[in-house]
Amino acid sequence: MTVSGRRGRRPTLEQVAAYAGVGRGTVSRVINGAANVSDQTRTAVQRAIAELGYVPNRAARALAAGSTDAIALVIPEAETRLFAEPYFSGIIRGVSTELADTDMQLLLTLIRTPKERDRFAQYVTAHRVDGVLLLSVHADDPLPDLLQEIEMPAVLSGRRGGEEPVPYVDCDNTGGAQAAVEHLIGRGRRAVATVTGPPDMYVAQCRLQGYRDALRAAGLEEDERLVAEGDFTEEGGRRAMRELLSARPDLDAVFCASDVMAAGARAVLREAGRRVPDDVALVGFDDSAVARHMDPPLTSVRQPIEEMGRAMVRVLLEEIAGRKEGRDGRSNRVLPTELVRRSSS
Amino acid sequence: MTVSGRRGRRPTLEQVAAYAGVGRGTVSRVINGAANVSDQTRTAVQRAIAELGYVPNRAARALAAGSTDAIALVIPEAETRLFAEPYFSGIIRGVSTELADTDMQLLLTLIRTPKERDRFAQYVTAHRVDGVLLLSVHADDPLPDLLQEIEMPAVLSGRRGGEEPVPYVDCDNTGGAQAAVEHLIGRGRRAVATVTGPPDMYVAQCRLQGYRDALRAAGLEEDERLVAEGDFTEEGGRRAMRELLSARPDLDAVFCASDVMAAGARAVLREAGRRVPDDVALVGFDDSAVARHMDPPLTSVRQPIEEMGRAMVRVLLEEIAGRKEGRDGRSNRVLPTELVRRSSS
DNA sequence: AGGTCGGTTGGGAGCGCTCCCAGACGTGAT
DNA sequence: ATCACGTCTGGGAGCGCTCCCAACCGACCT
Repeated sequence: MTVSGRRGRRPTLEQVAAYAGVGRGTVSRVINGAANVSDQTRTAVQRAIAELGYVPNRAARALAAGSTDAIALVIPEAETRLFAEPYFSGIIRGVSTELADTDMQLLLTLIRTPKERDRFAQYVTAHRVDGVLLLSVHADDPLPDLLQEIEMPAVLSGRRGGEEPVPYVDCDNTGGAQAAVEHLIGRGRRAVATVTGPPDMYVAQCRLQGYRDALRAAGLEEDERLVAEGDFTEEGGRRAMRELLSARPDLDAVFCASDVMAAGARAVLREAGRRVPDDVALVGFDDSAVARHMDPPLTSVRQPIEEMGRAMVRVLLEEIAGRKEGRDGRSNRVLPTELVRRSSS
Repeated sequence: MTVSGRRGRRPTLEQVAAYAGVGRGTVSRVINGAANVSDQTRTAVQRAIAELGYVPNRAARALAAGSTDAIALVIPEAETRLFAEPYFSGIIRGVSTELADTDMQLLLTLIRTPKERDRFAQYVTAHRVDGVLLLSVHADDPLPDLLQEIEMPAVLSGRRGGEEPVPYVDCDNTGGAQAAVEHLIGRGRRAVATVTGPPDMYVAQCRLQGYRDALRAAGLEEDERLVAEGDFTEEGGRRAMRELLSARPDLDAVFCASDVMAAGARAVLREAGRRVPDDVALVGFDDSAVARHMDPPLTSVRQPIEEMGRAMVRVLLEEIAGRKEGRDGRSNRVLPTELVRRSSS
């Protein structure tokens, strides 16, 4: 911090080399931690770097080395509203944390129009980043395949289906849902309903599966009238709840595949004069702010979101390193969820 | 397919030039929209670019031109929780929108430790970005001054005080608070209390000022027992509300300087057996998801967050362009707020 | 003594682009 | 026909770095 930010140019590798009385190559070696440098030389160079306040020029490095030291975090616009909290910021926090030790940069890209998608496609095609983190892809998203095709390292959050050609990091949606429903059953509920997500989303399928698994394991009835389709919106939750109430007025618990839908369901329950949790126990999924602020506070399944962000980075970096070495280590990661009990159940 | 880190066969400027039968300089001129190029040549070059699918290499351009075509969005860690929603994502959305037309990149930087701050300081000192967007700076944050010193274009969201040497974009906190309180008074409330933010934050001062302005304008009493200090957390809101209730049990309305604090206050009111809005009307600030999901839904002051993000980018780009031309246009922007009426008041 | 070998080191050759200058080519005036 | 002047254009000279190869050096053999 001693070197003041004078307008004069920042010191270059060359100047560091001259100052330390060595050649350019040697300084480069020290900076990049190459092995064959004598301790003496290394020390001298490090001192020169410190004294000159040298910071490598990223552009030059990228140009010469052909790598960018940057990864892109891509977020489809639709999601920024839906997942606003805590998903969005949680992932970013995790990613950023994991990246802090690296000297990689995080490039944020929101994609909301086909035009923007094209621009991004062009961008990655031109290899302007070393890797891509793709948030909540939809089943019909062409981006993963494009990335695959141009051999750009990428990691998805969640997956589009059971099989996924691109590495992904996901949480245990099935297990989380199952735990939630088991919890409900454990509290003595017998007519447990569920509000699902859109059936074409894999995550919704998993959560529904978890619901079914729990019922089956407990030997409880599985009635299709206890299953209503939502769409991860509050209004969808409201609609589904009305449906359930009229099909099975005797239900005594509802597992909603998202907190936001639970909020909608809760409103309908109130209108119908059902008390929560006395008459109907309610459980959500996501453990969002909405859950904490509902009345009564909502029991919900927490995803380790920040940890997922970190895992995504780790997998991506492995992937990048692996490709460079010709390896091909496709490693996915599925993280456990956790039931957060509050007074709604 | 071989060593993937190596250059794929992306076309270069040189190849475009050869293909179009012109010189490198000419292609460069076309790409950068320089004036002196004949229409015929320009067309030929553009065709070559399209046919070859040429995309300029950013690193090379940055190296040669000395500019990076990237700006950094800096977020102090503490804020990512507090402002999680909708502030955080709203700003990002606005910034991203405004940047979409440019070919600037958005670099996201979370700063949570002194070490990370230093790293970032070093980073900007080395001029690795063209400009910086700084979110919710605290009064004692050294970053703005550092940026000022190294002459790095920067824009703050909000300000640290009335006077601010660095350009900023803010919303009309005073006016918003005033409108909220006027609304309360308009509904016939006479003992209007307020829960403030931390007094060392300018934004908290402004909102308190707005509260006072409204009271004064209406000729209502200003009782210090009607003012309780919060800290923008839910627990703080709870504490402040208890304080208020014991000091002035007759209060019939509360203006909270944030939705989260309003949520805390609401819980205390419920415990105390006060109905909202019948006994006590409640208004918050931020119009966050919390407000929409409270029971009853919370009247709140909406900030044009997305618009603020866009404004920040506009100001920053102006600043960058201005510096390049030697101009020095310090232009701030204060955007209006809007009261969103719901059933809590 | 000459030869070999592994560990170091210096520096040339680019990476793909922008900047800038000199040259080519009109045009109108002399 | 010559000259001056503008408009376009080509391409050399870097930007700061990594890669790589040749050169060097002492140590250890033969």
